[in-house]
Amino acid sequence: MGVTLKDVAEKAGVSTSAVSRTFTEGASVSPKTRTKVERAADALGYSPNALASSLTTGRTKLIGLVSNNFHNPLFLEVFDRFTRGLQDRGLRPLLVNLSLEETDPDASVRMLRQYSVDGAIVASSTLPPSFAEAYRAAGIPVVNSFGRFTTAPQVHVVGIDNVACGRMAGEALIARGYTRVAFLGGPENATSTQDRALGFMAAMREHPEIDVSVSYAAAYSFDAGRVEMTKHLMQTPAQAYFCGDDVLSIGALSAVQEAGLRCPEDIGIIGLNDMQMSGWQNINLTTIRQPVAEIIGASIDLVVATVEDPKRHPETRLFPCRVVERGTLRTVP
Amino acid sequence: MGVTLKDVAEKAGVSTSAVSRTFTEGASVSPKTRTKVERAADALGYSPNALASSLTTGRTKLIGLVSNNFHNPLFLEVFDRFTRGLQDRGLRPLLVNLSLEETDPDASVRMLRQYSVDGAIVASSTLPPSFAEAYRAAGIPVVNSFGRFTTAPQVHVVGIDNVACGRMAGEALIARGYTRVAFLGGPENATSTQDRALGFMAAMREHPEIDVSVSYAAAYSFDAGRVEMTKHLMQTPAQAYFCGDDVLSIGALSAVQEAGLRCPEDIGIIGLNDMQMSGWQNINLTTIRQPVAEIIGASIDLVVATVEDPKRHPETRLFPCRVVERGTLRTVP
DNA sequence: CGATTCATTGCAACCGGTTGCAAAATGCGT
DNA sequence: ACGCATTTTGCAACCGGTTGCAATGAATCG
Repeated sequence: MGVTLKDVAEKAGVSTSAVSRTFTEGASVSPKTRTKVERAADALGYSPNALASSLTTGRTKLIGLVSNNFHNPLFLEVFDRFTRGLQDRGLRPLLVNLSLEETDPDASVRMLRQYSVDGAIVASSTLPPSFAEAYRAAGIPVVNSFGRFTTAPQVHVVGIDNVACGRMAGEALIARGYTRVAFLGGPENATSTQDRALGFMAAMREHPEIDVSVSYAAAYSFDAGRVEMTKHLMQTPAQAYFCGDDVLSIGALSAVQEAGLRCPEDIGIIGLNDMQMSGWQNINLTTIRQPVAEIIGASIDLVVATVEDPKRHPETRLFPCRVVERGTLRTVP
Repeated sequence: MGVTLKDVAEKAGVSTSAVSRTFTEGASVSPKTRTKVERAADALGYSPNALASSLTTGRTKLIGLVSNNFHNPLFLEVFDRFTRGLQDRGLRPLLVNLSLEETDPDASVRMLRQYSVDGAIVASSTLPPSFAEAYRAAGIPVVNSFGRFTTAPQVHVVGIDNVACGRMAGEALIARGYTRVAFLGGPENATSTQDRALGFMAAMREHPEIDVSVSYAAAYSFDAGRVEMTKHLMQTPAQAYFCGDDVLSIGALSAVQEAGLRCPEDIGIIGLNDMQMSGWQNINLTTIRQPVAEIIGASIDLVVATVEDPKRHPETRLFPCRVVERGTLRTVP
């Protein structure tokens, strides 16, 4: 079925080395043999076996793309951009879908090593830093996208400053004159939730006159947001909520609407991510935009650079977020 | 960096064959050497190089997952299930992100051959059958998921009967007593749109008393649906619309709401797909559910079976859809 | 206990390429 | 035409495994 180097060499009447060389950048081949080989190659429909060559070159051009966020609509965009970005550089994404409970990196490390990936990208906002660190420990160049910032990073981290985002959300609410606000976070053990809460509370500490409450939804999901907000509505809800992410926000928004209340008139909501649906006019969520394209671009740059230079020093790249003003926050007179 | 078969063999004091055999299912090794090898292997942290072995076995356990639907929220679920399903069978998804304009399969065929994928899944509702056929012609076992049904299939097709779905949508509208209905399709050149229109019109032909109109949105997207519906609202809109898919439907729904009209009271909408967001209570779209899990399960089964038996006869598996009753259709008195 | 059978083992060739090295070919100057 | 520097080329070893085959060892049987 497959036509091999040898076949081409034979047909072109040259050695296999000659054929190999015409297909490798910057090798020494005379124009004459090159054309002979090329002619033979596409007469036979030959294309070199990337896996076989990886054996000697040590490069597969395979990049593990590891995530456990397959339910977050933001990640549709994330996968789109990652795959496209990798392809544009001649790299191939090998997808690894981690189950949410899967917190042990060993299985995926083994798997990625079996396939000799050149590097890996761990794209997750919920995995702990230790996860990507295990990859690095196994000698796999890795960057943790959408990961948690640490002061002494063991691996490359690209993402946003969740603490700053929490603060930004808090300040947005304060600036609009809300005096009774709340943080409605994602699962309490997610690092992103913890950091956002931290920043939010920090902003609030500067305004002791403001009444703050904090609660956590069971997951970063529509249902969890809806359930949690419903609970709030049965008691005394805050005037405005900073929800852990957009999906959660939309769940909360739905609960508000179902309760016959209006957003932003009765209750304000600000989310985080700015995923596609948040901009849909019948949702129209005010939120904090996470610069996905920049994060992914930088992640790919970094993983490629680390493949080139494996002992490159771990680095953190954080991108600024900004509030996207839509319809779920108002100014309190 | 990598510990090889040879290292293990040396450490265990056996031949490389012995090591190789302890790691291959059903090979003849005595319990004694097996334990010796295993002990040495995990002392060294060895795991076999899947790519190297693929050279001789001819199997990489790599499956190309090819799609151009990276903007359709339904596909988040699709990717999730595909990757998980493949992983569960010890296969690895190699993702290929086709740009929407990319209609020539050659580049991706070459790429998949370079990586010696065992098979490929073309998951797209908009690519023509010829696309997957090119894979097959290149000797790659392939199934076209979410693809178009053809009476004399050249490749495996797994999906739904779009004609039947169109009919089902039409009948749903008729059954509810609507007398002025419309099909608001996706791009006119998408096979799925064509088929759905066909079925819808067929249902309508049996009810000549019903007034039908047809129009096409520029894309399967929120904006396109919103724009197209807005146009309708400026003239005389139909009582109820069958929209090409859920994203389109939600765009149309948004347009209706923005015009100050109510759904289903003023205008009814039925979509197709039943993606996650359609069930969100603040969207609550009545739609036709596409059995994604079944389609994907069958697709994987089929591609695996075809890898086993490459000359397996092309086969079509269509799964029944059903109307999911939510809040965007009413019964006309 | 020897003959026979069967499971286990190692050798060596091979999978499809790459690459260091030395030999062959080419180009250049005179 | 010759000597020399520079390409170009093929040989052969190697990348990390697998596997057919023949040799070895163990087990069974009479």
